Amino acid sequence: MMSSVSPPTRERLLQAVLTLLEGSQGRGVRMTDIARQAGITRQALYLHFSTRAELLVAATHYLDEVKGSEARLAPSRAAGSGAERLDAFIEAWGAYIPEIHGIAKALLAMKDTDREAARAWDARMQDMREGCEAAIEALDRDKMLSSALSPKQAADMLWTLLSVRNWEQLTRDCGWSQAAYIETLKALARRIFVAGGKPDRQDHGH
Amino acid sequence: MMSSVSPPTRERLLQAVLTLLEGSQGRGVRMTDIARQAGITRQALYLHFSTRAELLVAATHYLDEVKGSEARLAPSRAAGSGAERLDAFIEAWGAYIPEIHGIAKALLAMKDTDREAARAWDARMQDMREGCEAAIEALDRDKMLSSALSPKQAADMLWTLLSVRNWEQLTRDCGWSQAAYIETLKALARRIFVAGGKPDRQDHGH
DNA sequence: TATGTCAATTGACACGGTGTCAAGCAACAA
DNA sequence: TTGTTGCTTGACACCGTGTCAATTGACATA
Repeated sequence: MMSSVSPPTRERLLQAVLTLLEGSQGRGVRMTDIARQAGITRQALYLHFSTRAELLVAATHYLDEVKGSEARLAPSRAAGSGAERLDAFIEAWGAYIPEIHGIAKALLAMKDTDREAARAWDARMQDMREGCEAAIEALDRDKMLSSALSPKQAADMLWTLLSVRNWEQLTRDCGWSQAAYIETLKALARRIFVAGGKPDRQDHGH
Repeated sequence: MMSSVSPPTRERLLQAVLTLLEGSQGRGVRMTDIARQAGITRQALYLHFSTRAELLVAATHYLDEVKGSEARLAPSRAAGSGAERLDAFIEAWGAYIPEIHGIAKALLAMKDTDREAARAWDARMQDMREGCEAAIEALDRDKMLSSALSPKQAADMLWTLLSVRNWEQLTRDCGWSQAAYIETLKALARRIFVAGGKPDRQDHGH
């Protein structure tokens, strides 16, 4: 019954997906390509995953396992003040995006046609949203959340601001470096969400 | 030679695209569907547009013509101060998004596979970017651009902030009303881009 | 009335990509 | 020897896009 415990091949397939997706940012990676990359036949691939969507979803989970998505966002929970927490979260998530970008794009592309892919993606985004909510909540507890925004609005906004698409646009279309992305977004988030937050610092040089 | 002057059928096809895309937000609208909606055969459709991408691109131009995309963004150029201009631009663009959303999604979905579609979309986004740049520039001229951001950074950020994807996320996934979207983004943009801009107004209630 | 042209029709087919199925084969275990 | 497991080969169905050839009906023109 297809060996519920996982032998090499399944792993090799998952790896293949990740490798190919990394290279061709989610674009035009066919079942044939994946199978060949893993050293088996396209048909044999269906012995392990009955659907492209299923494979992609599994690859997503696999990647989480390997890269430890949970562990990544943890440091932000440890931070002291709400503002520090916000910073830490943006830093962690911002560093994570490039690693999941390939598969994220692939999943995103299937979202409109495949229910399972949509569910997998939405679940992921829900996780990430919880991080946003937690950061905003911490800020709110500190009475440091900008009074211009309700916690819900703020969470929505932060969540949107940190979307993969936005990272893609800033980083690809606008040519921002990864470091610039993180720094600018941290500064921006402070300005937006932290009460009275650095309205316009002119500290160095009068 | 396909009659360079446009008889009814071509228009009907364009209309059909818009209608169908409106209904099914860019999802699964096939050539067959479009042809049927216009009352002709799928094959006959190829007498007018030789490619799905071409049809979609033409539909985009057609929509511009009908809804006057140029005229929409014009008022923002007339505004007095840079801040007012920013407001006007967000309002105009924000009101425009829902109208182009269907076709935007369809184009966006093809972007990765079709060069023409990508070009059409990028051109559109370039137009919109010019609006962003103009608004930021006006702000800069007024010496009201936040010193935390360079004009280029600011334009990149505004452009990203106002993306169709973000509108979609806030409006669909977060459940914001169209009015809330516009109001919140206007406030946000002021806070982000306008120097010293409304850091945290506590006006109503002590 | 005959001729031509134009828009559309019907029906068939190619291609690429996903998913399915049947038969066979090599390796290993009992 | 028999069976099982994991894979192979080869064929095929389905779907959506794009192509082609032959035909038809309407309209204009000579």
